[in-house]
Amino acid sequence: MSVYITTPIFYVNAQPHLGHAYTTIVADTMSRFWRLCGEDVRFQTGTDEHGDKIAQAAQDSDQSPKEFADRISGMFRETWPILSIKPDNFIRTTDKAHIKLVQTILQKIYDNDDFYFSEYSGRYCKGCERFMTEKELVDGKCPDHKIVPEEISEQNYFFRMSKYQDWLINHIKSNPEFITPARYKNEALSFLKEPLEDLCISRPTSRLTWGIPLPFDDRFVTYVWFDALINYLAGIGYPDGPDFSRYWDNAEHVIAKDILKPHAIYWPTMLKAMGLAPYKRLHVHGYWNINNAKMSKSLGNVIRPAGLVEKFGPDTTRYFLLREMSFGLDASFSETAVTARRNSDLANDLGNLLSRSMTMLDKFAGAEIPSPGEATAIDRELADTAAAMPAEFSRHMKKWDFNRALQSVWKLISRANKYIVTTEPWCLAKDPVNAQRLDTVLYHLFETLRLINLVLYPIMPETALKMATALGTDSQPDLNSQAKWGILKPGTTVNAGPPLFPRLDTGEKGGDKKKREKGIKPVDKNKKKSRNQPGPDDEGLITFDEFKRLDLRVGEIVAAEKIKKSDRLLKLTVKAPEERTVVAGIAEFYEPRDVVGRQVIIVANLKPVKLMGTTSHGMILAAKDGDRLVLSAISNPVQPGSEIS
RNA sequence: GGCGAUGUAGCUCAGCUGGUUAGAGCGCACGGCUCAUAUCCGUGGUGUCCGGGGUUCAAGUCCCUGCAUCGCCA
Repeated sequence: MSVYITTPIFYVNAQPHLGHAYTTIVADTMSRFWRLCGEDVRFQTGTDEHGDKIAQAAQDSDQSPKEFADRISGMFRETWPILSIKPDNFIRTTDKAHIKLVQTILQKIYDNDDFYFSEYSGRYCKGCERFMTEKELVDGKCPDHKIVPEEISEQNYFFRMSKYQDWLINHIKSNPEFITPARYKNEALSFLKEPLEDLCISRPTSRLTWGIPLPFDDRFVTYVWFDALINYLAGIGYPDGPDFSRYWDNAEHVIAKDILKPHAIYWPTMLKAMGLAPYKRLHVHGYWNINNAKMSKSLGNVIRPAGLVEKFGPDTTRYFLLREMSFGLDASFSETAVTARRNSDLANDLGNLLSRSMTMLDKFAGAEIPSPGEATAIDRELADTAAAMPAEFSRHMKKWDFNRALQSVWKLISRANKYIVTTEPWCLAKDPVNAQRLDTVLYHLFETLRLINLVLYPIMPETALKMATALGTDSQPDLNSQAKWGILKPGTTVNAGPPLFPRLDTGEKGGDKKKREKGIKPVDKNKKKSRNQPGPDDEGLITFDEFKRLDLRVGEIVAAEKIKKSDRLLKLTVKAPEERTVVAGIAEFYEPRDVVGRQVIIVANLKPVKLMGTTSHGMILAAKDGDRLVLSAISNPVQPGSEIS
């Protein structure tokens, strides 16, 4: 079977951001997954480069539209490899072959009489570069530009989209998988409840020249859809190229929900008008909210993929995005959340599992996979779970349920960690009588690791390769032949490399120990920020985003006691809203009974630190007045745990 | 204004066609282990399942309504 996976072509009016990266990572992951299953895959992405906005932006930066498009398109092309994204084709709407195909198709549809020429009149706002409806106007003016739109009438070409409405409704209803997840199928059908208007497909060259000329009327260029959407065909050599017949029947488009309408409505009807079968499936995903706000230029919270890779590496980024979002729904992004996933799932669970296994094999078996002896019930239970995992993983992957697919892998990782604790190889190793038992345990452990490794190829390509090298199994991964128990050959030697995922933000470096021991942070606005963050700019200012990394809350002190052997530290139990222990260096200024019942401001997401034998989860804010410390407070009682913002 | 989605533990979210004491991960508390990246394993608690009506033997799950948040359309 062949599979053709596409992302949208991204409009070059903006640099690559998190949303682009997510779409493209999803497409790349599915491409890799199908390849792992032995399928013939073609994966395409690219850039959309015509239109008003590009012409305008180019003018603003004193470049020709082509120069401008070259530059931004290049940024996309350079971004994908650093995320381990490997498209087979990167198409641009300024490619000659694409332009030629667009014109061929326009001509064909024109000849079939599915275009007509008509006059349109309306109020055109020059600022918005579009026609406004009466209802949008405020006092007859454009609400954004505060100018009265000109009444102009314009002649244009229109596509008889309405002609295909009934056919499309029928097609969507009789192919339940055509648009997924189902919520978007429903949304498309609800668009179609209203009569479709015909689609305006041209702009006069008097208003726009940066576009593809209509072959049958050179006073016009084509506008957006009959340019951009055609890329999916141009990229596989429609109509004559061999790849077209090889891939089109299995075309799967990946998009974000904002372009549902063009892909679910315009594109199938366009294909119908061309006499082509529609694509096979449309996969629609949601948005990433950034720290609970919408990502937007004006909020200044646009996330750049390159920045993420720099901070977290490609695999942590890929893992986080695939694990954290339920495909189709919106999800929230924050660097805190990435760090949490990285440390708990990747460093503690997966990375540490490999690391501890490697050390044990090295110490107890000379870094060589032993031959297993007879399996006991507990071994068989692990083996059964492990052998079943790839099938479960695949089942979810085929439904594009990445988060569930990954949960099935992590369930096994957790099972393997438990297996180690239960079997206690370090105890077995103490007595030669248990040698065979130890061999059996180690074999089961490493065979489990091999299966985990196998399914990780599509998700985290670099990590999967590193693991394979470590396990000594780096051959051609293949899900069909290798997803069963007992493939690992005894006698294979392993080579432990460096940790796969070092924990982040250990905060243990540097000589700031004194301050940590105080367990307290004076409220001091001029204090310099810590070093590991995109620090303050030249004026010592931080962005809102940086501020949002701090989880400041109101904590209510419900218990307090002195810490023995320390004259400075108090051990506080703080409700915020869950109870936690916080050590504060305020004993010189406050008696335990003075602080109980107080509400103070705490830093709730501070990495735990052990002070005089007590682990402190957070930090109480206090003002430093000379040598004196005065606890922070809020002016009226609030719910413990209330956020400070 | 019209249409739609969402609202479940401190946080992020699962809960299919209504059916036993509502779940997971993280976080938190306590305990265990030492092979491991101060990692891992075990135990524990918390939920007016947004509010209010209704249908039903039975509703987080269906219906109506209100509120909140977010989209899309005009």
